[in-house]
Amino acid sequence: MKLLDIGEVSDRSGVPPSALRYYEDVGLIASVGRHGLRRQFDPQVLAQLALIAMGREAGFSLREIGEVFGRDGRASLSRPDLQKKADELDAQIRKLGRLSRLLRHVAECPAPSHFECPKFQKLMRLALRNNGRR
Amino acid sequence: MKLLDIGEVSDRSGVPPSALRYYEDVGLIASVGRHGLRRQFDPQVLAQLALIAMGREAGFSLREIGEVFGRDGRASLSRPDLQKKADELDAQIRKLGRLSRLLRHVAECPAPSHFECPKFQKLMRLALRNNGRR
DNA sequence: CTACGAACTCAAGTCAACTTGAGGTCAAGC
DNA sequence: GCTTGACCTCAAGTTGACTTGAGTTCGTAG
Repeated sequence: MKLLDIGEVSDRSGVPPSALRYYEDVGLIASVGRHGLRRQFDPQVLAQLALIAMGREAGFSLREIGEVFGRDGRASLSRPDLQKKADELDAQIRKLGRLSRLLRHVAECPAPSHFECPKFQKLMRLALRNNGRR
Repeated sequence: MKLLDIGEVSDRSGVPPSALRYYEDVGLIASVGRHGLRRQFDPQVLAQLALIAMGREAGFSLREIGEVFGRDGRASLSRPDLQKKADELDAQIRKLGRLSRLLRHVAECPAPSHFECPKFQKLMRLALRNNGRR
């Protein structure tokens, strides 16, 4: 199985080498060894990086991502904890949906100040009422 | 109309005074004047803060939030730009949905390493394929 | 065998979004 | 009229996630 050096991982994943070294430092990914000085990566790291990218886009910190997918891509959380993470995501999704509806309303509402528009106020109350933690 | 000083705004919004001053510095909110040294805020600032909180939760930077809702709560973006923001949010929502499905699968899949599970791979490909920018 | 280029390490810098701390001001209650 | 507590300013510190730069080391092509 062919190994990749950092430049190739970077090219294929779009993640700069400096960030890859950083991810290794904090234990998110691992190289399988060295060729001289050079880190050698298993191609599977590309899938891990894709997961990491997804997690980042979802707003998780590197620490949280590391908790969910250990550095080998094996989930380190218990099933209930994973369900909980998914539930959190779903809550976040609903929140974004409310914000999206708010924006779309603002885009088409003719009121000069939205704070005076009853529909805006309703959407705001709705958005506020349902905001738990995260 | 009664004005609020910073402590009261903080208490009602949950945003610490230091952050409120910071928001004022960067032009996200404005006080209507001073009572002695003390900033006086219009109660409307609470609604603005709620909007700001929503934006933050949705992953927008303060700069982006400021672009969408000017410091008076009046949208400063054009309608098409607002639509575009909403479209971005919807894309983000779909992305989170894919990640949520991935997590729920991991939670119930018995495979030792998920990289070997075909359903996992399918969900990954799906998630990857549809990731644009943001 | 030597030169090149791609990697390496390690310390320091950067950016956003705040927080903390020191030292100062002021209005209201006693 | 004095104390107190809430606020003020300004500079510096903090955290996460990297980036940048200086100086170093290899493996490979010529």
